[in-house]
Amino acid sequence: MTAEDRREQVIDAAIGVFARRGFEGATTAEIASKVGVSQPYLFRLFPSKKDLFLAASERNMDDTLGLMRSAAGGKTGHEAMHVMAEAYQEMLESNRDWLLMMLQSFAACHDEDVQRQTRKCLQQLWREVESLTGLPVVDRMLFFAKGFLCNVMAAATPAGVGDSVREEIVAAMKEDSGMECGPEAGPEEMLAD
Amino acid sequence: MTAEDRREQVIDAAIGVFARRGFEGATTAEIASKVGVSQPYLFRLFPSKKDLFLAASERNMDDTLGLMRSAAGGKTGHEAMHVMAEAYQEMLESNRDWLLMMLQSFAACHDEDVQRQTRKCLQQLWREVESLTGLPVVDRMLFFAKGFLCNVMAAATPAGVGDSVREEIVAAMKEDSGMECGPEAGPEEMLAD
DNA sequence: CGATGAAATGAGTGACCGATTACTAACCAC
DNA sequence: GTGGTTAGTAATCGGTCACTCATTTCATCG
Repeated sequence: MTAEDRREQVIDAAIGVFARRGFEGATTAEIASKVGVSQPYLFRLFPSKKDLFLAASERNMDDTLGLMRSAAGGKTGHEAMHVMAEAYQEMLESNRDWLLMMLQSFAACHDEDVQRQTRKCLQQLWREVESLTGLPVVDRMLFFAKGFLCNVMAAATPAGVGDSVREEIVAAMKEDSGMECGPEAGPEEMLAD
Repeated sequence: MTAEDRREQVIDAAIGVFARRGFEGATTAEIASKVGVSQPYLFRLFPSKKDLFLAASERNMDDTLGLMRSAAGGKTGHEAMHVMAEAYQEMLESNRDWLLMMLQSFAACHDEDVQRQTRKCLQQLWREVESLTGLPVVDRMLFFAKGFLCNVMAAATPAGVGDSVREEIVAAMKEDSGMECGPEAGPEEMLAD
């Protein structure tokens, strides 16, 4: 197996470990054992633990980018945004590592390198949604706002936990998507259940 | 000085350290030295590092609750929501520890105890905004959504960093607040600037 | 076959960290 | 002043972790 293939495997495993334990809590030994290689070998593949974290964080954000692209398919406008929102919600429920890794990236923004990379990835995501949907800036702003609200809800109230407040908020999202007031608003739902 | 006073001081210092280094990255020695007590004494005041983290996280959320209350004053409705949003944004820019501690609490939600407490605090905040503003659920949902979007923007793009995407989003928030379409919408701004 | 280079590892090291223990000093009621 | 309580510390221990280095395995190729 080439070193490049190994690097990909390591990044995959690192996302899972960093997501659940944070940058300092994660150990290189655990990551290595998940991949099935020795711990010292990680340091041949990545110069330092922090470099590995940055790689994992970037990959996680790129996955989000890919999610949006593949969800949109050939669609545009509100239709594209609708399916992207659905795909995002599905991902939130099915891939907790991905969610937690994203939150770890945000929380680690005290570090300047993490902050710079996170900013860069968010800019890419913003531009991608712009070009995929072609929708006005306000619509995209609300799309991201609701997305981040969903992040926090999913983190604090994962599937299976009964919570009246969560249900209230989810219902509000449905309601909101049904009564859009923009000029081109249709019956599409945004971030519906 | 009473143990209770000390505990408060320790929580204050702990918020700063946990915010910047995360749960595992923070050391009890650094927290203790910030307060000016010995490190072992922390373990008389709190049974474990995790208990200290939970206390710090809860205090941080309670501060948010207090921020909302004092900002609203006697106001209600959209007026109350407007001043709350302004106070929130001001806090985001002036108190980075508070922001990062909140993000650390979210990111640490893999831990069940953290998750349960974070959920509880968010529920309190939701109910408080409900009773303070009396506004419909959709308005409150959008208020929280925009708030969490502001969190991420403030984390990844702190004041002083020029970023065209941030400016775009900020402008969109202004625009959105000026063209509300609800029955009681007025010229009030939401999360303006 | 033998060489070559990349993949991978075993054995370690120094530093650090959370938690414990055993202790001191000040204070307070009687 | 003595018995009891409370704030606080010095010393340290068991354990862990990121990172290093010397070495080994192994496929490829002349």
